[in-house]
Amino acid sequence: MIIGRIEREHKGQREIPEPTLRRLPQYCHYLTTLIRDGVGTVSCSQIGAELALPPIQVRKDLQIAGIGGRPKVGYSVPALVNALETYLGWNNAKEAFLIGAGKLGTALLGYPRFSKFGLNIVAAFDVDPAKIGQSIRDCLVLPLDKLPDLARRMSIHIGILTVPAAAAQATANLLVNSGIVAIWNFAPLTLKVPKNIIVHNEDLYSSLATLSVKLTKALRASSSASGEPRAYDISGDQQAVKIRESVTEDSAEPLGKMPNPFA
Amino acid sequence: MIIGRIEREHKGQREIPEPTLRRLPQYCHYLTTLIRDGVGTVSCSQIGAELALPPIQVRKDLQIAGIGGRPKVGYSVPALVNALETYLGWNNAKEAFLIGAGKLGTALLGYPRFSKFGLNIVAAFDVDPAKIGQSIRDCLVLPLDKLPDLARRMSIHIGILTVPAAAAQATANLLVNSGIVAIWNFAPLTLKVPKNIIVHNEDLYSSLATLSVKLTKALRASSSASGEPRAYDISGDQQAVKIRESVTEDSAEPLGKMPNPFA
DNA sequence: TAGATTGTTAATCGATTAACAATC
DNA sequence: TAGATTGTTAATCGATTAACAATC
Repeated sequence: MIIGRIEREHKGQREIPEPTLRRLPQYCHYLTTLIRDGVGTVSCSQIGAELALPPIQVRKDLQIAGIGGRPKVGYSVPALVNALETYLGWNNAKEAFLIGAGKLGTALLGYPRFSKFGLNIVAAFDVDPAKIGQSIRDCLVLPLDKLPDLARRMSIHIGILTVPAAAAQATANLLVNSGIVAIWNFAPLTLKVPKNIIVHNEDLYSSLATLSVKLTKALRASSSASGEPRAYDISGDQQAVKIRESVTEDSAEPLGKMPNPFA
Repeated sequence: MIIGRIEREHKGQREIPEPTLRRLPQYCHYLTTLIRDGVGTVSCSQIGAELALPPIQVRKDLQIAGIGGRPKVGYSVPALVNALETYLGWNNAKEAFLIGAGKLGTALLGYPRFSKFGLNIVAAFDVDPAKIGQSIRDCLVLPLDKLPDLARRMSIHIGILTVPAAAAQATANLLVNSGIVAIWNFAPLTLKVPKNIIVHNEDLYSSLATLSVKLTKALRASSSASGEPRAYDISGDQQAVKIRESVTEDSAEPLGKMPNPFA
């Protein structure tokens, strides 16, 4: 374990724990709204209150990310946003290919703001002749067999994999052979890749399982508590507890067309 | 802390850690392929090899989920699948509403197999008149203001929130007021809800951040290792290490149209 | 039987939380 | 200054991993 630490420190870059990493974009999102409102400084407590996190955790996260504040004053909002965005690589978006221009692929292409979050999808690929040649959200769909050559010539390192599970492994192999270093995998399947390839799995079904079990437990708890088989009792006093503060802010804004899910 | 444990045990239901929970669907997926191939028993090592997990972790997970095997023999595949699917609630799908029939919402509706994974989306809602009345994948889009009444009459407890961030909080409030108990939130925003409401966040941007930082680190590591500024050296010997076994299995299957991402 | 595999208890590791000192 | 807030070190908690006994 001593060796482990030495090795890590030797790399020069501090290891950020993944949970911390996942919270950084949330901080960014909130801080951006503060900038819009002209707020100059924030404290950990404020951030924590907004994101439902303990203040100490916020402080620790920022510290781990190498960001400092000033006692009593707090953190400078612009400096904080800048440091976070730089750390997250949002200032210079990386280029990526998307493979599989189906439903999900199209949905992802429909988020033009991805480029604001460090990811620039420059081309899509598919094997379906009906899709090839089409443009989805300004992104041209190309035949898959053009990928290897293009990936190398354009030095693309990220592949977004939105193909059917049955095709996922074969496609991943192709990506790896084309010089792709990181795969954002949306197929519910463990890809087998060389160990220096980064695979990041986005498994909706694992996520759904979590939700489902939580819900089952909650329903069981509430029914056993009240004695009645299915009494959720939502309408009452719980509302008052916390909702009020938030309703005022956002009020009854309509849904709209959902071009992208960002404010 | 003693109180905590007593309380938990008193609930009758063992707490399953979330990481374990997230792995259960992966076990299911692999086990299903085994059933298809007529395999009767598996060991933890086999499962672990397939999913890139240490065998001890698999064993522990199954144990936590209350599933037993037999020394030397392993686990009965059908019994295992059955126990997992029951635990995950896949045998009796829960009904859900989807709110926000935009790109992402449509993509989710395009996964008819969701019902096999415990979730049955019975209606979609939107405020866009152009969408209302349309059917997306056999799912009717209804006006949002019909939701409260329908949710109560149909006893719907799950809401899938795929509206723009700006509308998310207001919509969440509406859901809570309609008796929804669990919200699957796809907006990159921390919803403020009463504390007995379950919110499950699906934040692609947090996920992307993880991928992005991992990639940056990997690129930096590989470039500093080789001395050259950007030398990824993918094509060489790494391939041989692990890919081979998997290529043979799936080979050059075409991508297809991606109706859903399951095998 | 011998050996493989599960079951179970203990050790390790990492993230969260707490306590308190430092500082503006 | 006094008090709020950050910085830092220690304690706790939970998940992973290891060790070994039980068993087929």
